[in-house]
Formats: sequence, C-alpha cells, structure tokens
Amino acid sequence: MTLLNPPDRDRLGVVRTIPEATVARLPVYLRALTTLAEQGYSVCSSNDLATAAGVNPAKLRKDLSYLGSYGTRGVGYDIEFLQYHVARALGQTQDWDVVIVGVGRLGSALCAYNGFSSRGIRIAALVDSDPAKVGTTVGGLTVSPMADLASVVRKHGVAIAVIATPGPAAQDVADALVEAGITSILNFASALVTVPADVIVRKVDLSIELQILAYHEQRVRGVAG
Amino acid sequence: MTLLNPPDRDRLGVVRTIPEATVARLPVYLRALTTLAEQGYSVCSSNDLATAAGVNPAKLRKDLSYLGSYGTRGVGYDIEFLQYHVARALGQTQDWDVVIVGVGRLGSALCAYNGFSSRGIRIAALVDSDPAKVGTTVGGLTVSPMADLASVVRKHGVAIAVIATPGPAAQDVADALVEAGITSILNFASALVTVPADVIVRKVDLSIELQILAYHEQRVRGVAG
DNA sequence: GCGATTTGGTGCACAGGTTCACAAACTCCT
DNA sequence: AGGAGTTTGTGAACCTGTGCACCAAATCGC
Repeated sequence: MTLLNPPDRDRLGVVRTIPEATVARLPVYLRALTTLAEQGYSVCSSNDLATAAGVNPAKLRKDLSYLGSYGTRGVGYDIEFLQYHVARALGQTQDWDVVIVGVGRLGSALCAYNGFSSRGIRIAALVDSDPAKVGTTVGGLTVSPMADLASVVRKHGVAIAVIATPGPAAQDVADALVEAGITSILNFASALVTVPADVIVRKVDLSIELQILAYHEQRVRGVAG
Repeated sequence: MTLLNPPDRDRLGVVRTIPEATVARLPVYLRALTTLAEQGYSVCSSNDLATAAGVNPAKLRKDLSYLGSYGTRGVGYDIEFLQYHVARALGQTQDWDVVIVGVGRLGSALCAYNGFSSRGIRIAALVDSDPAKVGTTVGGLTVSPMADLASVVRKHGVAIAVIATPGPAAQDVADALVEAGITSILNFASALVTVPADVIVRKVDLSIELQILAYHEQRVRGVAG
C-alpha cells in the first residue's frame, strides 16, 4: 500500500505521519475512552487506558504521541480532551457515508448493526444486482439497482463502499465502484480484488479467521496426543 | 500472544515454527491453489501462485519453505501436492466443529455462509440466551439455550467458538465458553474480552475497519481541499 | 552429455513495530 | 520553596517481517 499524497505536517512544518499499526488501534482507544467516560472518569493514566484497551501502556503512550502531546505528566489524560483529539485524528469530526453492495444476509446484518452511527459511519445506500431485491426496504433504506451506483455515489458524496456479495461477483463490483468514484473499499467477499493504486482495499475474511484458529488448535492438539 | 506448547519439530528434530504472519497467509494460498486447479492447471510457478494470491513471489516462496520443500526447481509446484501439504499444515486434514453464540443477524449470516464447509469448518451448534430464539431452527440447526453450552461443547468435541452477541454480553459469554472448555474464540462483539493465557482470541470489528478507511479518506481529502 | 534457461530455496540487509528504561514535567505535602 | 511521588514523552535496543539477490537444482534443446 503506497500513500502518494504528502504527509501531514504540524504547524512547525515537521512531518507527522501516523504509523499504520497505530491507526488500527486508535478506534480501540476511542472506544475505551468512551467506556471510561461512561463509568464516570474524567481523567485517566496511560495505565488505565491501556488496560481498558488491552494493550501495553508504553505502546499506548507512543501511539498517542504521534497525534501530539495531549497528556499532562504527573496527572494523566483528560478523557474528553483526548477523545476529541483521537476522533479528530481519525477524521470523525464529520460523518462518513458508506454504500453497501450486496444485500444478502451479511449485507443486511451490517445494515442493521447499530454500532456505526456513534463512530462517524452512516450507511447511506444499499445496492444489489438482484432485481428481486431492488426496491425492497432493508433497515429503513430502499435497495437500488447496480445501474444507479454512480448516481447514488455522486448524490451522497460517498467515498467508502462495502462489498458483501458472493466471491465471484466481487471483482466486477469493485470495478464498478472504482468507476463510480469510490476510493476506499471494505471487502467481505472471499475473493481477491485488484484496484488502481489510489484505491484502498481492506479485506475481512471470516473463514480465514477460523482457519487460523484451527491451526493453533491443531498445534496444541498435536502435542497433547 | 505466547505459545506455551513446545514447537513442532521435523523428523530430524529441527525446530519448525511457522511465523504468525505466514499462518495468516496460508489460507489465502490454499484458496488461490483451488482457483488455479479449477482453471485446469496442475502445476504453477511461485510467480503464478503469488499473483493469484496477491503477494510478492519471494514472500510466497519463503512462506512455503516453512512447511517444507514441496516445489521442484525449474518446474514449479504441483498444485494438488501443495494443496495437500498446505491443508495439512493448517490442520485441515480434519473438520473443526464450531459453536456460534448469539443468533442475531450476524450469527444467522455466519450460519448460512457456505464458504466454511470446504475449508474444514463445520458449524456444529447454535446457542443463544434469548428464550424466544431457543428451539427455533436456523440454517438447519436448532438453537440451544446457554445453559446447555457445556454439554453441547462436550458432545461435539468443539474447541472453537464464535461470539456474535451484542458487546455488553461478550465477556460473560467468553467466561462461559472458557468454563465449557473452549480454547479458541473468534469475537465479533465490539468489546474487549479477557481470557486465560491458554485461550486464543481473535477479534473482528466491523466498525473499526470502516474507521480505518475513513482515516485514509480524510488524509487525502485534507490535501485535496 | 552439456550449456542455456527456468525456477525454488535462502542468506542478508532493511524497514517497521514493540518494549524498556529514563529524563522531563507536573502535583502534593510539609 | 523544596523534596517526594507520579506520570508522560521518547531515545534506544530488540524483534519480526519483507524483499532483493544469488545459489542450487531441475528441464530443455541440440
């Protein structure tokens, strides 16, 4: 994955890039902060937050230091203040519209998932190639045909799409998404999709996760008997 | 993650540990091999397979070398032969029974997903705490109550479980799973669960994936305008 | 047979990420 | 005001993973 755009700079012009591994943990920290806030805390130490997030305290501090210096030595982090800055770093000062392609069981489940709205994600539209599904309502949204993809994307200013179709359809869908102007794709289909270099694809594969667990089971099994 | 069991050794007694990053890619290779086989190929080079799997050829060769020396220089890999050995390394010589806890939309979607059976994964049982769901049939399986969890696990010899409940229930479910003898957990709930050191947990968080994509969108957006 | 060609296996250097350890900076108490 | 106790921010060592570049081994053509 190559990032072609120039990196962020702070007000002194110093390059401030957030490592990929850190970016992946920021949402976890944000959730942990919310949990702590709900429990009534207003300040927390790196130890508290690291425990709540399930990481090493040193790693947490280093991660947060990439965003800036938002803690106070001898005191800790102001939760609300840090929450704001982590959310800001992640781009959650605005809501991001997402289009889901493929309204099967998984697509419907995603659509009904209500953990998105509080994290700056809004399901803006549903698209499916099956004429029987087009026009039906799922989770308050009407399913549009694939032919309307480009206009749907343009209308809502959608940049992020989810592929929740069967594997064989994934590449065609990805091509259509790129054509429509989508630049970030979350791919649940069990197939590799190739896209231009300026489009980012993340892949979530349910059976691979279970296969990895099976591998570890087999390892201990092999030693035991 | 610490592996407490002694590592595998080959017949000469040499330690043969497969790096975690490699383990995570083996299922991808296996799928790519299946695709190539379906296209009529019986042999492939590391280049062919790497392209099909979307990785660097050198990385592919290094990954496969951890399993043993199953290619032929000047020729390539015999697809069927390699398929067998990758499957064997992953523990796919047997089927692995999985229990799903939480038969909401996501649990049902997982249950209906038919990519599992061909990858050595079998959904053996469904469990839910909601009395209204207990006794209903989903994807050919009858939903059992949480109280029956231990006996279900024992009966089928299940070692792997999936948590597909709302976040707040996740820790209680994880505790019950550990108590029932489960040693590998795939957690879809948006909450951190803590387990004893000998239990492996993998976490898949849908909103985190989208938040990461949103971050990258914001980055390019920030430069553009 | 033998050289040219193809292709797997692997040593090595580099990059990225993690963890430790410690100085800097803040609070609190006297 | 100053010392004791906390807690952050970060330099540095370490570890894992990646990818090049080359060696070894097999095939092919003659």
